[in-house]
Amino acid sequence: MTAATELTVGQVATRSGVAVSALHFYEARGLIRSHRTSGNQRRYGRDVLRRVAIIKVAQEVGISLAEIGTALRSLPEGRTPTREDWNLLSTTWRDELDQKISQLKKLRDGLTDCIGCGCMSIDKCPLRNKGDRLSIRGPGARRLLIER
Amino acid sequence: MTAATELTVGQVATRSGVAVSALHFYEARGLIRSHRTSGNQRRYGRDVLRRVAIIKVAQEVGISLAEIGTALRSLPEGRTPTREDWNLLSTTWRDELDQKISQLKKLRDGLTDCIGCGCMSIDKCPLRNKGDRLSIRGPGARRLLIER
DNA sequence: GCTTGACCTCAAGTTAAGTTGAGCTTGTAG
DNA sequence: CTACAAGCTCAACTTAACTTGAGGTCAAGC
Repeated sequence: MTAATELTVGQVATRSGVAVSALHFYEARGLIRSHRTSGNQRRYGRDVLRRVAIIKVAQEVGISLAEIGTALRSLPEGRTPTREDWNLLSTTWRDELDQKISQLKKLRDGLTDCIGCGCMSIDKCPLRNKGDRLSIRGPGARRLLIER
Repeated sequence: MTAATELTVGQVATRSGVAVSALHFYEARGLIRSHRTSGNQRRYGRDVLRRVAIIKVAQEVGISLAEIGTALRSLPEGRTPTREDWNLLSTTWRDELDQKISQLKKLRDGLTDCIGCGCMSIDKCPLRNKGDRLSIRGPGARRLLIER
C-alpha cells in the first residue's frame, strides 16, 4: 500500500470522485484503459486520474462522452501523454468553449430584450433565428426535427 | 383558415418548429395548455407560440424541461401573461445564464494552463475544485455520487 | 482457515426528452 | 358524400450515461 505506481479501481474512484461503476463504464467506452493483475483485477497508471479529470470537466460544459472519447483517442496509446499531447487537446476544446461562451452571451443579451416584446415569431426573432445552431445536443431522441 | 385566434397542433408545430409529438409531450408535462374542440382536438391560444419559443431557447442553454416547467408555472394560469410576467421569468434565467457563462470562462481560461500541469488532483486543482457546482445535470442517472 | 471487504462480469433498470407505430376519429376539399 | 390529410390515445422504443443487483472470485487480517 506504500504508494506504488499502480492504482486499483477503488483508489481511482475515491481520488477522482467518480463511482467505480462509472470507471468500468468509461473503460468499456474506451475513454480510459487498464491492465489486469494475475487475479483479473484492474490496475491503472497514474495518468488515468488526469484522464478522468478531463472527462468530468469536459462533461460539465456539455461535451458528450462520445466526443470526449474521440478527443482522448487522439492521445498516444503507447506512451504516456506528454504535456504537448494534452495541450493539443486543450487547444481543440478551447475553440469549442469560446463558441459556447459567445452563444450563451448572445442568448443572455437577447433574452431580456426579446422575451417580452412579442417578436418571438420563429422567423423574425433575433434570438430564435440565429443561423448558428447552439448544439447543446441534449440526450433524448432528436432525430427528426420537422422535415418538409 | 382566415387567421382565427386559435391554432391547431399542426399549425403550432410548423410555426414553432417543434414536432407535434413534442407538443403533446410538453402538454403532458404541463408546459403548455390547450382546450379541446367538440371533436376532442386541441386548440391553442397564440401565447403558446411564445411559450414554446421560451422552452426551446431555455433548453438550448441547458435548462431542463423540469426547470422550465417550474418557471412557466410561475406565470399566471388564468389570464394571459403580461410583459411584467415574462420579464420576471427572463430575469431569473438571466442569472442562470450569467452563472453558466462565468463557469465556462473559468474552464476555458483554466484548461490550457491546468491540463498539462499535473495539478489535476481532485483536491488541489483550481479547475476541478471550485466549490461552485456546475450543475449542467446531464440526463442519465446521477443519484449516488460517492458518499463516504 | 475463515471471514470480510474489494473486485469482476453481465444483465437489467433509470431518467430525460422525445419519436414511432398501431388503431381509431375528425374535418375539409372536391 | 366520400376520400384523405390531420388529430387523438396509448404503448413501446431510443439515446446517453450511468446505477443496481445477482452471483462469483480475490486478498488481507485475525
